[in-house]
Amino acid sequence: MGRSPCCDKEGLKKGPWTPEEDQKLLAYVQEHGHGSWRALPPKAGLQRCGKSCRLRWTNYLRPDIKRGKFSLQEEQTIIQLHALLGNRWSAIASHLPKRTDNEIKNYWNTHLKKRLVKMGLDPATHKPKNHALGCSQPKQIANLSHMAQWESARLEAEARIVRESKQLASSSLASQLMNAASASALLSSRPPCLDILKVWQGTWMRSSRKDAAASLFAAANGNLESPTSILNFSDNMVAGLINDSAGYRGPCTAEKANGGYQEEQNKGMMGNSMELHDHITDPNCSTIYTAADSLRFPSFMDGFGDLHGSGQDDNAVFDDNKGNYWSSILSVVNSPMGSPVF
DNA sequence: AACCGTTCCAACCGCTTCGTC
DNA sequence: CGACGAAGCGGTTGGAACGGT
Repeated sequence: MGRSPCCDKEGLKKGPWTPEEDQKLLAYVQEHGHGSWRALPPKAGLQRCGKSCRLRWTNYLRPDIKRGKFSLQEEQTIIQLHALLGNRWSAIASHLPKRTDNEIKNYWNTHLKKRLVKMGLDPATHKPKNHALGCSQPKQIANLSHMAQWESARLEAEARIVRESKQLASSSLASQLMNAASASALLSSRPPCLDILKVWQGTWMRSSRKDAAASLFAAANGNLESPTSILNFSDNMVAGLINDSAGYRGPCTAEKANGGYQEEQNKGMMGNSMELHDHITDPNCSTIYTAADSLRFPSFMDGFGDLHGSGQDDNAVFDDNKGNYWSSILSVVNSPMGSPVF
């Protein structure tokens, strides 16, 4: 596939935009919409490539952009989402609707990353640096990674569900198979945050329950590979999560998890999965956090906020009983607008 | 005032993904 | 199904602004 020529074309201007150029682009887009970016510059009277116009519009001229200093809440949202999603700036930006991915990326690189480093945290993993080496609190770290892995897989699955629902909507087969009510539910009233259990449900319709569970976790482990993946799911980890979420105590074994499934099977097809979902993703539901004491994490955001004021004791970052880091992350992801900021 | 190092961010580059034919 | 163009995305860079000496 040949690379499309962009700004290497003779006569096209590069570099900073002038107010006149901004005005031309703004006026054109407001009147006609951007349409094809490649075709826009000559129509708008600009000596720029389409790509440059698109960037200027999306990063600067768009009317719904909030500019200026990031609030503490925005900072927290970015950090929490970065812990989950890694450097997926557009995904992070989607939870901060008035900020652009470029702005968030810049802010991360110039401010937040440095602060995490100052606090002794690895900005890539959000773990304390000595912990990242695996020399202490391995159980907490494993569980942290475990939760990140799970949530990351969930977000990936949501994206896939959206894609699939769009494909379904465009196929005539879909209209034959789905009755009006379910189609409407799927296409028009999708909640702001779908969940991985819907993937599970979809898979369940096509195969046996056991296979569905296996494929779900296979997806979490491999097929839905996450850029933030730190640890792989092992059977025991999966079973442990299920055990915890279902309120079980004792050793985590795959057999026990299976038992949980079978008990719940009597409650209905998706009874267990929905419960599992609720336990994992509902920030107001404390079950998973109280059931799994080892999943209690301090809110290093508390310490982070202190950075705006007096000095910060690095050790305070991982002090106990300051809240629940992952609970706050999940609340970011699950809140109606995707973020409590807005 | 001049110089130098650092910070910040708009813009660019090039790879990836998506949609169309 | 593969080729192709368009758009999306994340990493990187250039240079203006700023602060310290």
